[in-house]
Amino acid sequence: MSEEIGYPKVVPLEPEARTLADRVCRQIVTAIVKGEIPPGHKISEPELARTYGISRGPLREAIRRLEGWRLVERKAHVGARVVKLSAHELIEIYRVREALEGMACRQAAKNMTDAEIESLKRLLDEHEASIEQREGRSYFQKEGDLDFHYRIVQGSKNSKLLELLGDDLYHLVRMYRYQFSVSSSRPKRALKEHRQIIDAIEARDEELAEMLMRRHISAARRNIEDKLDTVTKPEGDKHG
Amino acid sequence: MSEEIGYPKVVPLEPEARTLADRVCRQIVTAIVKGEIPPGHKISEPELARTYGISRGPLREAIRRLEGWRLVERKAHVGARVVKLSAHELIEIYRVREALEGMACRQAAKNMTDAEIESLKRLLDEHEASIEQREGRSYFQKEGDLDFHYRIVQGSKNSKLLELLGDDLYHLVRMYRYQFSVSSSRPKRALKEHRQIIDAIEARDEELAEMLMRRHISAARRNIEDKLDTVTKPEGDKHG
DNA sequence: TCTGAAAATATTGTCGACAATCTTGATCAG
DNA sequence: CTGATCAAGATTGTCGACAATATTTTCAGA
Repeated sequence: MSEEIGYPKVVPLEPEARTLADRVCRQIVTAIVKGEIPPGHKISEPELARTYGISRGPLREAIRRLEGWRLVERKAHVGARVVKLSAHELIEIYRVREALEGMACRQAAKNMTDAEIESLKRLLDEHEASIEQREGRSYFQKEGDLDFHYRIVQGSKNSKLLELLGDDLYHLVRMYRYQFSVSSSRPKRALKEHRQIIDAIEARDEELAEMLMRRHISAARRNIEDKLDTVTKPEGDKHG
Repeated sequence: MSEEIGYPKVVPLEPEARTLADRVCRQIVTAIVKGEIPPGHKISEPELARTYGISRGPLREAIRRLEGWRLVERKAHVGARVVKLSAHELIEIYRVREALEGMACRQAAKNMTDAEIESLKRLLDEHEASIEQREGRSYFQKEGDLDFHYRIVQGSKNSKLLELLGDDLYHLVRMYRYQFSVSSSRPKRALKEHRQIIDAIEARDEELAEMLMRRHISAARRNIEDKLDTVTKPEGDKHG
């Protein structure tokens, strides 16, 4: 049994998987996030049932939950498809992240324990070492970045924030990252911003912590917008 | 193949209800929100199947989707229960609303059409008439308030915001309102704040619009906190 | 009477089969 | 040859039955 442990797992939100539907649900999420089931792809119930060796009943329940998490879209009597990537929606997600994680950072500045802060600072040290070592092109940086953000959300001690970001948004974000291969453009700058954020949290400065996080995510959004503009034609309104 | 149109389509709610599971899902949501199925109540599959006259298959799928929307919690081999009311979580929800609707208001100030703004101003006129007429104790105020907020979110033209607030949070907020009977305490003040918000949107002042909405929801949160402090003392149930 | 374990019961989890609907491909009129 | 109509195939939706697990009841022993 190859139990994969050791790397930062960002999905501790699933207590158990004692039932077939739960287990398969997790497998499908992983497959979608990693792109093994590409965006827009039809989800064939008989095919997936054969693949995972289960009946269609639990499979359909898993799909229904994924529908609730907005990873798949379903049409009656037609079938379910993996959500399609759209540059516009990716930007929308980053606007939501800016709002949600800004609030998370504000509450983290208030509710994070000193031990959590210290641990997070050590994580950033690891990130720095990883960046120096691999010249900033590390695969680890992708998951590492999300790990930092996830810990902030955990530190907010706000369970609703954790549910919304952990279940709904981060899956999509990771999927988009696998798709577009973004976010590893300026790891050093991101690391510096991360340090500023944790400093503000350590100083218990709620206002500053929220502002820095919002700036950080807003910068990431603009970075993506620029990258997308080079590929996508600016047919939209460019008036100002 | 790619018939994707790029303009922001903001109509993800109410797709269809052509299937039993979809129809029953909506019925259960309404029942939960209205309190017909009280919070913490066990959801018995055989009982509900008999009630709605369907098999357990579609019912289970509906429950799985409700689980994705966080209206019910499920434990393996034990069953599903309607989410339990907790004062702490209600406050958490309002913190999330502050962040999310603040961002929605910011984007509404940018993306709302003049027609939408005009329509919303007329809605506030109706609210004012309703308040004057019924001395501020109107039942309509409850849904009317949420209607205002929902239109702002629609005006943001951000489909992700609409999904998160519409599917996940507003159901819970309405449920809590039916439970605690809150939010009708200061309708005149709320109306005044609503007018300030729509004025900021009309002036296309994004910063101000976000700030006013955050203040508005933050005030509502503090109002609830005060009310809960006067009531909160029963630490768990006691039976004879 | 109280405690603990084991049987009885009820509920959830899973499966295969059938019905309703959509999609595809073939046939035929223009 | 093009287009529409209709039949064949495939997929989704629904159902009832059986298996696995949790909860409740019962009963024996201290």
